[in-house]
This record gives sequence, structure tokens and C-alpha cells, in this order.
Amino acid sequence: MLEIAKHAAPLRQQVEGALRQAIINGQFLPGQRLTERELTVSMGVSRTLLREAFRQLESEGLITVIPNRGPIVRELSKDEIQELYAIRAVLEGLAARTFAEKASDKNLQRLGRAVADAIAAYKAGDPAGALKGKNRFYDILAEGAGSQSLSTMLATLHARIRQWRAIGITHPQRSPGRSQEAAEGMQAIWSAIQRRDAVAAESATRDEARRGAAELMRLLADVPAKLAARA
Amino acid sequence: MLEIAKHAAPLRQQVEGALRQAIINGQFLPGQRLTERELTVSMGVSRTLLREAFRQLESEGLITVIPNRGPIVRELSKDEIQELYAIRAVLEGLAARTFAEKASDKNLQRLGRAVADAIAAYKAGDPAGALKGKNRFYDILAEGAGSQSLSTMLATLHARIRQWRAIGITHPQRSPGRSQEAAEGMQAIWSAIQRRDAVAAESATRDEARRGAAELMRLLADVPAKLAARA
DNA sequence: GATTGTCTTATTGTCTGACAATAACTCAAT
DNA sequence: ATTGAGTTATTGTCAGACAATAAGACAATC
Repeated sequence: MLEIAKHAAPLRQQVEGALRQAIINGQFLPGQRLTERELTVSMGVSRTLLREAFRQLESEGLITVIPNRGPIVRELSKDEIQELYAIRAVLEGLAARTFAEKASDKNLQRLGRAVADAIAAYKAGDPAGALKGKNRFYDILAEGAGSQSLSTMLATLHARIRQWRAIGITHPQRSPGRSQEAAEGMQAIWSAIQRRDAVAAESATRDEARRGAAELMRLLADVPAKLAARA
Repeated sequence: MLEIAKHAAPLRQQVEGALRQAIINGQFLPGQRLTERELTVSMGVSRTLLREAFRQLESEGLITVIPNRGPIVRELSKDEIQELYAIRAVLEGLAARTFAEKASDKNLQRLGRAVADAIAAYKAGDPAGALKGKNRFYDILAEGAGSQSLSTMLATLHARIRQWRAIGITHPQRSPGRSQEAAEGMQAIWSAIQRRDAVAAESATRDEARRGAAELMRLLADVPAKLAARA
């Protein structure tokens, strides 16, 4: 029984996706207003579709809608960043645990390759590549855990904190040992998963997330509390 | 500086809330279609608003929208229920840990009262009251943890699994010892929090969630996999 | 009798134009 | 400098239109 993916994606999903992407990679800055009329012309779609997309993005936490004022790209306070990181830590921990318990061998191999790639990028001093590898690592983790809901939640979370994760990896004042540490952290997760040690996998994942968060908080320490920061 | 909550709630939010409520408490059954025309007349609002509400509910996981067919009330497979319970366990664990670390004394007292009430209801053999008390317990937990995002996520999750939690507490074939066990579980969480032992609070919460999930799975064992179950 | 193909119908997907309601801005008057 | 009234830009909501699609009904074919 073969699954035909015939979606033919309603236009609305493209609109939603385009907006999300634009927010995520910083084409729209935090705090910036998103006015309907402007977007109808620049995207060539009707207000109807835009407004539907807004509702979606709002409930994902990417925008805040002010009554009678319209949506603005959400800006996160330091506290909120910290909260999101904490949530991410436990969810990724759950993903790692589940993965260790039930992932197929094929997914295990895929994960292994991602680890190798990411570590290679770290060693080569290629921050962009390292971030990408790390992202792939966590994507595989979520997917291999086989929980649709968990994957979705993590994807949403990642979208919200993407820019700060980037900072954590590419910031000039990054602690010198951090790359090494991150590589070791990933190794630890990977080795626990490899021996199917679910408990160890979870705690290694949470530890690594905690260290990443601590480093980011250190980097953000001197940034003004309300960060309109360009990422 | 006092906060004036002037919102004046856009009509759209009322629509969204009404639909959510109707789904949560079973006025719309899982699998049932929600047709726009019908709802426009029964709710007296335009298609515009309905469609915006659909987007919101969709991203909360309460409905599934089939292209060119419209939304249906989402039905959960046993696997999905299990996944959601697992997510809930770690998030509530996080809430308990954070609560133990930073909750105000006032919130601590509130939590204590909720525990007492819930346990009293358990002892009195009042399942509905017990469920309500338990809900209040977890609400306070989330709120006292002081993380907006976490509260929101838990609220969304609870909405999705509400009907099954109810089963877990009121099902006729419920194991005899479960009430006692649940009461003890809550006690354990409460006592860990009281002595501000964050680690113990988290693990007690996760343990209790796990036991609750196990009981529910036992109860669902004989229900057909695709449960159109009336809650 | 079962399969195929065509027609019909119910419903969603999307657009447009309209108008009320509100927030923010401008600028004069005190 | 403060108040206040008027203006403007924008959102909130509606109604109506039409195309596109999925599902059901029904006839035609083997």
C-alpha cells in the first residue's frame, strides 16, 4: 500500500511558510510590524489568507498580535529565552530517551553520520557547518523517536529560538573550550544511544542542553535586557 | 504602575474559545466534521472568523484539516495518547522542578490547599472532585513555575488529552488501589516541593505521570485501536 | 454483477469590496 | 507644557462571488 503524497498544498500553507521563514531568518526583525496591506501587495495574496497565516504564527509564538494594531514579530526577553531553553532541554531529553529505546537501526546509522559530520565541522572551525550538523542531529533524534507530536513541538521551539542558538555558536566572545565541550556532549549522547541506554541518553542530552543554555546566557549578559538585537 | 486589562476581546477569540470548549467537553465528537456553513448559522459569525479559528485549533492539535474537505475533530490513536502522556510527564516534571526552585510562599500555600482538597475528594470517593482537584494542582504548578510558555504548552496538552484523563479517573474497571496510589503520588510531589527539593519534585512528578499513563493504557487495552469512544 | 466513466452536488479555497471601530498622530488652543 | 479635537492609517468583520475539488449517484460497458 503506497502512500501518495498528493497534497497540492493549499496556497495558504505557502503563505504561512513564507512568513515563518522570513521571521526565522531575520528578514523581519523582532518588534517589527507586519501590516496586512503591505503584505498583500508584496506577496500577492488576499487579506483573508494573510490573516489565517497570522493565527497560525501567533499560536506558534512567532508573532504577537496587538488588538487593533496587528501583528509584530515577537521579541523574547532573557527570561523567556531561558524558559524556552529549559523546555527544549526536557523535550530533547525525552526524544533521546525514546530514540534509544525504539529507533530503527537505519535511524541509528543516520544519527551516527550526523554526529560525525557535526564533530568534523567543529574541528574544522566551521561554525555554520557545526550548527547545521547539530540541527540535523536533533532532527533525526526527534524523527527517530517516532512521535509526531514531539517532532512538531520541537520544530516549533527551534523556530522560536533559532537566532539565539546561532549566537551561541557563532558569537565572537564564545568561550574557547565550548566547541570541544559541545562535541564531547554530542559524543556522550551518541554513545549512550548506541548502547541503547535510554536513561543515560536522556540525562546526557539534558546536560548538554543545559551547558549550551548557560553559555548563551553568559554571552547575553551584557546585551540590554530588551534585545532588539540583530542576529 | 497598575496593569489595565482592557482587551475587549476581539470577537474572533470568542469564536475560537467556544469551538475549543465544545471540542474539549465532547459536544463535537472525534471524527466529526465541522462544516463552515453550518457553523456560520449556528454561531452567527462569518466564514472569515471561523476559518481563522480553525487555523488556531489546528495548530493546537484539536482538529485536523483535510484539504478541500475541511476540519474534523481529531481522534487520537493509542500510540498518540501515549506520546502525549510522555510529553506531559516531562513538562510537568519541569514545572514541578521550577516550582520547587522559585515559587513564592503564597503559591506554595495555594498548592498545599489544592493537594489537601484533591486528597479529600479521593478519600470521599468523589472521582469528579478528585479530577478537578488534580487539575487545579497542576494548574498551580504550571503557574507558580512562572513560565508563560510552559503554562501555555501544558494547557494545550491538557486540552488534547482531557477526555482520556477523565477515563483514567472514572472508568468502572479502574484498579482498586489506584486512587490510593495517586493520592500518595501527589503527596510525594508536594512534600518534595515543600522542602524545596527540586530534583525529587521532578522525579516524583514524572513517576506519578507514568503510573497514571500505565493505568490508562491498561484501561484502554480492550478498546478497539481506533477509538471513536464516547467519553 | 462488477467495473468503469460521467454527471451532479456539497463544500472548501480564494478574492474583492465594503464599512465600522479603534489607535496613533497632528496641530491648534489654552 | 498640557489638553483636546480632528484626521488618518489600520485592523475587525461581513457579505457575496466564483473556481476547484471530493464524494456520491447513476448509467454504460464488459
